[in-house]
Amino acid sequence: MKLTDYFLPLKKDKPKEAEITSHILMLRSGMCQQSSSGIYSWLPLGKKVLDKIEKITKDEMNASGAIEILMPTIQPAELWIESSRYQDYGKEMLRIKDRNKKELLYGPTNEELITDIFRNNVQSYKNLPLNLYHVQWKFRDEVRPRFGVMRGREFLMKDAYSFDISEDNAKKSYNKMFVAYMKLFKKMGLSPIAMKAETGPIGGDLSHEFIIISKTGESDVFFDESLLDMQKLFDEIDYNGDLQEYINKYTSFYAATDEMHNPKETQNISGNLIKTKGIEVGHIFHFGQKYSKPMNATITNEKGQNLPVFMGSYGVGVSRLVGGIIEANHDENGIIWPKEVSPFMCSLINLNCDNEKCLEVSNQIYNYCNKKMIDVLFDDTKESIGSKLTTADLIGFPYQVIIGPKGVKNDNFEIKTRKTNKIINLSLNEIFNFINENMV
RNA sequence: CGGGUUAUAGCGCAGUUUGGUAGCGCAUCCGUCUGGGGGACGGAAGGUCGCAGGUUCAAAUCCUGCUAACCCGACCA
Repeated sequence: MKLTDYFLPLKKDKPKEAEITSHILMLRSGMCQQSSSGIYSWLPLGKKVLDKIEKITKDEMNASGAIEILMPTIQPAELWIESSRYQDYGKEMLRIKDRNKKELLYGPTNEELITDIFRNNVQSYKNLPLNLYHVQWKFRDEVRPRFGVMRGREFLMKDAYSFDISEDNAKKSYNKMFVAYMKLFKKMGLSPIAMKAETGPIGGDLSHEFIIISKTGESDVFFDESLLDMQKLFDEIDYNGDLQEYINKYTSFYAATDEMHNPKETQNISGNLIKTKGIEVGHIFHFGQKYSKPMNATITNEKGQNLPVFMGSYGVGVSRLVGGIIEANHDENGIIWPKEVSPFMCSLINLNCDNEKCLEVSNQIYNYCNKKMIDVLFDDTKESIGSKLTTADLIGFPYQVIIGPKGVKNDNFEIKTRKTNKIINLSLNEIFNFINENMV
């Protein structure tokens, strides 16, 4: 993509509505634009990141055996009256009436709707286990939206719902999601830590929050430093194998959010106890028959008995992750995208558009990248050099290929790695090699 | 939902105390120069001063009401 053909509305100054880094950087780099409090339009750069996060999430969900569907944003009130959450949810729920005065709502979550789909279509244990998920916009009328897309009112979320014949089987479904979450967050270039979370009225230990570490996180978190080495535990795992032992191993290390923190339990941990701040990017929990009972979602077991199905739900904050990833990956000059979610793989910067040689070499590299299906943003504008380089740092793609008049004279060009800020000098041929080795 | 703050050009701001020609920087457009870290000079365009009332010869400025947005708390993926 040539920058002169693209839509990238950058901001030089800090927008006054933004306070935290990720919000400032998202607005400055033209990723999104606020429409109302906590509601955003996604501009091209932001949309690309959103799509990448969504794809990584879906791929891992599919790998775990979950099946994608799509439920609507608008839901009928009846289902929520059935589960008795229509009252319980309070003002956070955006309620709507259509022209026939029918009561509707903009869904803040989908337990009721999925339970309705399930009970209308599944009656036998033979169809279980089942895990259905979708990625859809949600709306929660937060009292105070803040932190840009990390705490918006409208947000994109992946939510999955599992159905099982028994508590034991439900735990297996839960374990699959636990593993899937560890893997998918890691694939986004993050270091997730699963932490015991509050389970609410159900009890038991079947609820975990997935936290990424960040100074600007909303809540205090405590964990055993050794957990950082445990990330690879799930890398080569077979979803059909016994996941319990892996999870037992992982959860034997201490990790808790502020609400769950108990200093007494940290006395004998193996590594150092880390106290820091975290951002919740995922949450999984088993809630058994909480919705299947009142909504009469029953299945017939082997013995011919009808019983309410055992359910769990599993959320990934897709739009929140865009902000979260930036919180975890930036410096004073801008964003530092992990390769996996970067909107483009590299910036190609032509420092002097009036220099024919520069243009020729830049075009060669541009065409090469396009042929190799490498997503490159070619800065072919007539901006000043400083402006171009500053912009490249701000939007923060993994690599910057810099073509200048000095370089064309000596066949000596530069590639800057954004993460390390290290610049290496390469001939044109070596540039092609570098691209092949690092960007394909 | 309590407490605080803000609203003036596309963006960031001054001007409001003490009423009297609508300002600055960046961005934009035209031109010339420049060319390795937001470059320089010259010119141009851009406004219902959040909205509605009121006071006054005269309101961005004073008064009343409303709205929107942000920050701190309590609450959430």
